[in-house]
Amino acid sequence: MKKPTIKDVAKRAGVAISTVSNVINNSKYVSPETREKVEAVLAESNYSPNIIAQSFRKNKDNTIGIVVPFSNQDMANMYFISTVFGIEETLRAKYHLIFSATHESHADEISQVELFSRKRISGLILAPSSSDISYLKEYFDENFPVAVIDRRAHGFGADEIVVNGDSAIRSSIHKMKTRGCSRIGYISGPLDISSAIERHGSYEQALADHNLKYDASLVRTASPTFEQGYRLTAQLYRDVDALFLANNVMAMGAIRLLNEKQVKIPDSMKVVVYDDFDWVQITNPPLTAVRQPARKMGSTAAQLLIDRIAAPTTAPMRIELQAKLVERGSL
Amino acid sequence: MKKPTIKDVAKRAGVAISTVSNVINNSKYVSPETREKVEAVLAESNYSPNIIAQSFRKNKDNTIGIVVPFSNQDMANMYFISTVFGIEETLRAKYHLIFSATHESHADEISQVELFSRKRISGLILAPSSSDISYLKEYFDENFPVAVIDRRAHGFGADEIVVNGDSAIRSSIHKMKTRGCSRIGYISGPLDISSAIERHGSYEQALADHNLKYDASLVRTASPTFEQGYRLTAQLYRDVDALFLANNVMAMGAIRLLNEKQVKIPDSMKVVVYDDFDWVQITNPPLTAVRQPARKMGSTAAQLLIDRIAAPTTAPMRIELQAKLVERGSL
DNA sequence: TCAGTGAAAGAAAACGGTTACTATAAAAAC
DNA sequence: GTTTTTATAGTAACCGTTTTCTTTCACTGA
Repeated sequence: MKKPTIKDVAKRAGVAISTVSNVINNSKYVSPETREKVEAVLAESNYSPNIIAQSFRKNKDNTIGIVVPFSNQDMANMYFISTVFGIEETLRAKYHLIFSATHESHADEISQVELFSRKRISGLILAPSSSDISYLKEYFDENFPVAVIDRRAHGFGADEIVVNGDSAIRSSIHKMKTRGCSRIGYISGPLDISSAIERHGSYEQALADHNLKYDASLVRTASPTFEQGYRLTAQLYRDVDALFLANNVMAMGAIRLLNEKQVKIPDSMKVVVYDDFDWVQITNPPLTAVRQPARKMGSTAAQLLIDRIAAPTTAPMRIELQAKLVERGSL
Repeated sequence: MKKPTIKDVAKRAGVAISTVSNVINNSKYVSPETREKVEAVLAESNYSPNIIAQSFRKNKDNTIGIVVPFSNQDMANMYFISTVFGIEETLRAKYHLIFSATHESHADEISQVELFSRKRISGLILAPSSSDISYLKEYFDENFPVAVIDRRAHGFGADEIVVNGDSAIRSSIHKMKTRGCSRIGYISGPLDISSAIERHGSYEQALADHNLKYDASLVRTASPTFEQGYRLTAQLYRDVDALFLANNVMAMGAIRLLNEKQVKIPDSMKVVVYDDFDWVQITNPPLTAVRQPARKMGSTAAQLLIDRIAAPTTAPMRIELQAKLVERGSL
């Protein structure tokens, strides 16, 4: 049951190849009779065009490449999954998507990007592992449409869509202070990507705003896993009266530890966690959380990319979405 | 900065196109001097082959299509995410992956498959939304390599990789009975896919084995969301002394309700939850859970597919992986 | 009547690789 | 010394589309 080609159709309809093409694409005027004849054959032969050949001819498959980090350890990168849904939702009608997970490795990222460039993708959505994305120049020319999500980037003209958590973080620190906390711990993944750095910056600034001095010993970072969250919390919980958990997976480990040590939330410990996923509601009490509009970020990035593909030389723009504090019982 | 083609390289090296191709692919013997000349040009022009042209010529891009269901509501389909990681891990070196999420909709699934077939993928990994996959015949010919994961399927010759939870489920029911439970509730998503049906079957059988009669009023199903889990548990919790939560997302809703009603686990309620994700450890006590080897399922499916691509006419096989009960404090 | 016009459809080139075939010269066999 | 092999590299066909260029033929207007 080999797939019929446009040539087969042409032969069976007794017309030229180009005529069939014109019928399919409405690209030229074809007389009604001819059109009808061709369409009849088209229908009964259930022809479908060979996408590869089309892409080849046009020298672009209309595919958007998506590169996002997933650490295969922690399994809880719901944030980017939501983002990808947002992208998919917006793009699926017009483009094919090809999706690739880097494991927060720069080398991975580059090799994926290289592959994509060989595939002649039409656009790229990228959550870069490093803020310098000038390496893209090697694979794409200047006006190639790129949208960067979640992180800031420089070195290549790309739209940027980030989530700004500043006011949500300030607001939670403010409330902790108001409710009597003075030693506010901070647990985070590595401070090497812009979003993590900015969060930490907001925390530091918020402390200053409330005349709390920044104590480096209350700030702990490690790789973003359940176990590390557990471990860092074990180190910290006796010394603090509040915890800001900047990474969701680590937050689970932290909660586990607090449960084990029977630390009462919020009485002996106020807790705020970054990312408002389902699981934060199953603790007792449910956790106050910073909700990031991940899906929105995805759909925005997708839309920006569509615009950019239509007009590749427009100046890159930066969009900041606002995270928001969802209050529950833990603060 | 237009990408150089093999022709440009040939011209600059002063050799024939085919010679360049032979150098690149080692497909024929090329004299050392010529090879060196070509390789020099190759290096300085940073040529990279046009994958589309390659695919076109060979009439297959070596891409594997992956179709898995994700309900964009619940955001907790970690199970399939793990699976996809398993697949990626195994396949990434040899194939490109193109990944597509159906939202448990049959129509979605068909349209994705159709698209994949037009792309001339080399193989397909599919978690079908219905057990009848004979519709694949319309898009692929008989020996096209397909691997079905998580669910049983018929109507097309495909390898099947499923996780068998039977013994884990029986074992948990057994323990519930042993520990004095007699009214064991069951909460599940819709009973319309084979894996859900089988789980429920195991539950029913296990009850019979322990001389507990099956009470339909203790079995509730609804769409697999946090809210539905919450709602069904609210209906049920007064009537039962144990709960088997067959769907992870619903389980979160259930736990939330039990927390709110201050039902003590395990004293007044034994709980077992399907799928052993990080979050089950943050309740107090942590939950006993059925762990499914999702990643393993993915890598197995990938390996089976590789084998099948190498030998497309071998009889389809079925592999059953065993789920296992991980005991924590909730039972 | 005949060049000029325009509609319709056919013919052919092009995209960038791969590969079967052919050509050439040197080496080997007789 | 002629024929046959072998090593190497070049030529050209081919994959399925899209698109440009031609051709054909009927019709218009002088």
